[in-house]
Amino acid sequence: MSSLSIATWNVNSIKARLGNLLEWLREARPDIALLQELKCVDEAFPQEPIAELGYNCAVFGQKSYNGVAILSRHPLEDVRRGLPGEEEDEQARYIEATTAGLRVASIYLPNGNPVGSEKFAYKIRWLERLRARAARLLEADDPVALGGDYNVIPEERDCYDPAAWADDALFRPESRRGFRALLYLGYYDAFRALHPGEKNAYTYWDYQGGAFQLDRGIRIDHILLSPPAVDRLAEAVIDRKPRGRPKASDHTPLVVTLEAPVAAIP
DNA sequence: ATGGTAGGTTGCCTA
Repeated sequence: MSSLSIATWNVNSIKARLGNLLEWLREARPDIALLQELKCVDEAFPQEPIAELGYNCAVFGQKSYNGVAILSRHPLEDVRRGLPGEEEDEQARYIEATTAGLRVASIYLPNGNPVGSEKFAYKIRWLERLRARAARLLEADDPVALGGDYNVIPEERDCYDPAAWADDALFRPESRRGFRALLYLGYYDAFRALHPGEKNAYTYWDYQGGAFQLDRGIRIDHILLSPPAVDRLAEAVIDRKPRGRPKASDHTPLVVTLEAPVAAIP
């Protein structure tokens, strides 16, 4: 195993996006793909055409809303569905597995709009639950990659118009603080680690108002890496091609590449 | 102030 690529993509309905997804998997060939917003139950997940491309699948589905999956060319082990910390939470927004020597999670963080609502409170609680889980994962031996739609714009330069987003749940100080708390644990924003000065590096453009053509986007899809994983970080690329195609998701994939682990000193 | 787009639903909810 020379290198390992990990992608995250909010597909906004796997049924509506199956053609686009298969096309992209064939051309980009990521080793691991973390998907969000499946909007389908486990039984309806299109396992067969994805397996034909060489992927194992771990799915945590839900009718109509949410739904996350992990695809991997390597075996998937110790699959865990749901984020601990709130027993009554029935939303399918988190799945975790061990594959290719990594602990990976596919994350669909709550949107949280409108600010001040129960939805916003749920988002902030969810961020705190994720912080607790992310801290636990640092205690294990395997390197960790937490990828997904975080629904958080980390900084002003991650947004085409910060003023327009000032009162949105994706850009509120509480949301950004929750995201930074993950970094303060010791995780690294893989894209930002390799592209510290880059602007207009967006992963989402609204369907409305020709936002993609005007490049009015935001960066809300992230892959966070633990220190042993970021040690191996070689590349982080936002692939805009899928966003420009017919029947596109409103998000586009982010792909990071890790080099092979450095051999231990004998 | 409003409505613009997309997806899942079947009268709206979510983004």
